[in-house]
Amino acid sequence: MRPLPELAPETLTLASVLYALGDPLRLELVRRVAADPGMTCAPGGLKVPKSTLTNHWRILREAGVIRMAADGRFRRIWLRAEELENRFPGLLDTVLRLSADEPMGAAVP
Amino acid sequence: MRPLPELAPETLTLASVLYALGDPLRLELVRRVAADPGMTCAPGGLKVPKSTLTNHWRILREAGVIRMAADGRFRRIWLRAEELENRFPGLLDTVLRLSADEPMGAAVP
DNA sequence: GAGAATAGTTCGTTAGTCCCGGACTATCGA
DNA sequence: TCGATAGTCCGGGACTAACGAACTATTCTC
Repeated sequence: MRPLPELAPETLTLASVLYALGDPLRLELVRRVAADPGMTCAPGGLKVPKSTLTNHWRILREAGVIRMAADGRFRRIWLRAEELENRFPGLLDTVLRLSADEPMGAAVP
Repeated sequence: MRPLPELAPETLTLASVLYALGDPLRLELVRRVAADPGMTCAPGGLKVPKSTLTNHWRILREAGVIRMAADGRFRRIWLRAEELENRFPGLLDTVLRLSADEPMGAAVP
């Protein structure tokens, strides 16, 4: 399971993390990976083209929100929860808590 | 001082608020209006064209982050702190707290 | 092993968005 | 009334996002 390159926590900026989280689909992806660490790229029930998903995962990765590792044919995905907590204490928890009862979160097709 | 139209709190979405906050300049504007409620549109020390500022304030307004009111030649601006706190408890506080010690925040030209 | 199937990426096109200069509107002061 | 000031509107050029099609890499089946 070879890890893919990622940003050092010091280089993350608050604005880029907020930007990455500021999209309904990406918020849903983050919610899912929080609930299912190690999930693969293709979430069930989302009617979104693969190439679009790749792009959204890339934005989350480049903002430092998630980590990916190649595992055979798959990419496994995790939140970088600890590093985010160290760099931006309370942010991820707050967003996950709030997105949990966002009606839109579940309504993403 | 005639208030300008704004969104009802119920219609705000977490993603659009995060998106509005997910830009270094807008984050700086939010920081400033938090420190100086009732400020006008043109902040000192920012070398940004007026039309660009108008656009960023509009995005913050349409996301429900700020309120504007016409006051003669000026627009006065406030955070919608209470409404945001009711709708998204803890979010604004967390972002303001984190942006306070973001090196980038102060470095916006 | 050959060949099909699967997970994901890359590329190119199209559509939409952002930035910013310049023109415009509204208000205030002289 | 005239000029100055605060902010908005508009249009074009640069940039970005979405998505289908082609591609790569790995696994499964025979």
